[in-house]
Amino acid sequence: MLFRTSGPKAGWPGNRLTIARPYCKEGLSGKLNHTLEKNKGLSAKEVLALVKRCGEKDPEALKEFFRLYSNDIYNFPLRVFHLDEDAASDFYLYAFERLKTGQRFRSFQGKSSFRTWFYTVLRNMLIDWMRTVHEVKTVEKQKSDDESRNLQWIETVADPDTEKSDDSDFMEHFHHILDELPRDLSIVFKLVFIYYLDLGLADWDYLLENSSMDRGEMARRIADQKNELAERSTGNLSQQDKITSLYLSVLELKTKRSRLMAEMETRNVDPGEEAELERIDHLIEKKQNQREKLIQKRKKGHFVVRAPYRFVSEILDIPEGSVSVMMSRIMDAFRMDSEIRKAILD
DNA sequence: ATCGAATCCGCGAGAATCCC
DNA sequence: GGGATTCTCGCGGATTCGAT
Repeated sequence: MLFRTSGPKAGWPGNRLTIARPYCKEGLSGKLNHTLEKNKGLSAKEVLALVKRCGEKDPEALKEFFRLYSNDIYNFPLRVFHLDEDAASDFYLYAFERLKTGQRFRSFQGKSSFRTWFYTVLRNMLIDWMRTVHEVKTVEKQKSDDESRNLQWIETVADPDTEKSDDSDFMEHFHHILDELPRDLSIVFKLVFIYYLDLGLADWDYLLENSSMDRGEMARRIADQKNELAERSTGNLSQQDKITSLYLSVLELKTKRSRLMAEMETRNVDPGEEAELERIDHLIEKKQNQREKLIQKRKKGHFVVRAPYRFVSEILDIPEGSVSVMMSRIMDAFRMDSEIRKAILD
């Protein structure tokens, strides 16, 4: 333990954090949702303004931020990764030190919901913290042993896709390509990825002109679809949690293993200890395999939520096969673009 | 509780066919 | 001839069930 404090005490805000996401029933990863309460009385704009001021290191804003969210920071490792209260206290102080510099806040642009962003920041900070703690305890020793390659591997792929650096240039280029496509193709693409992309006024005009649905029915269908996709996205986030959680378990097991090895070096080996070592190795392998499977799934894009072609075909009154063909034409158009191709290959 | 095998079913890709 | 539509097939997710 790095520090000793004793959990969220009286005087800490009892409020829980939930920033409203219009069509998110369960909230982030379910588990987190239970700890979070709607908006804490702030609108999305007010949250954005507060975060912006925190990014400028405004002491009053930082004070207000911690007044609102310190309980959530403390609860995060408890509820999401089932760590104990000591760990939660240590993590809280670690997170506090890092957040108060204001730098982290600058990555929030208000494009995603605050919850999504905050959750990602907390998760990555938790990983950083775990690494720091574990490195101090064990890694130096472990890096010199036979398994160092394995450990380095798992460290480098902890969470490669989260909290990406600024990709706004790429997104701008991507939207440019999308806008240059014929309207029917760009609409199909936007409908398939309706969870991530917004329909513009011109898109709505096109849809209403080309569909037998009236505005109300279409809006309802799209909202329903978004609801469904939001649920899927929530499921994906818990898969994402699982990747992190498995990573943390492996670190924990490696710590345990090296401690046991060190003990065994100092005295006669108990046969029970040999068996324990074997059990730990087996667990580590199992968890790494599980994690690798999930990472492969993520790489294949299974964590991206797409609307089924049936939805698009119903909206546009065209056969599903046509949606499929149009999507492949769109993908070809994207593949033809050197900048996008480069991003895909990276 | 966890895992793996078997089965079912929905979905999308792409080939085949149709239509303008 | 080229785009639209239909059809088929394979993949992968979901579910069930038995073994451990």
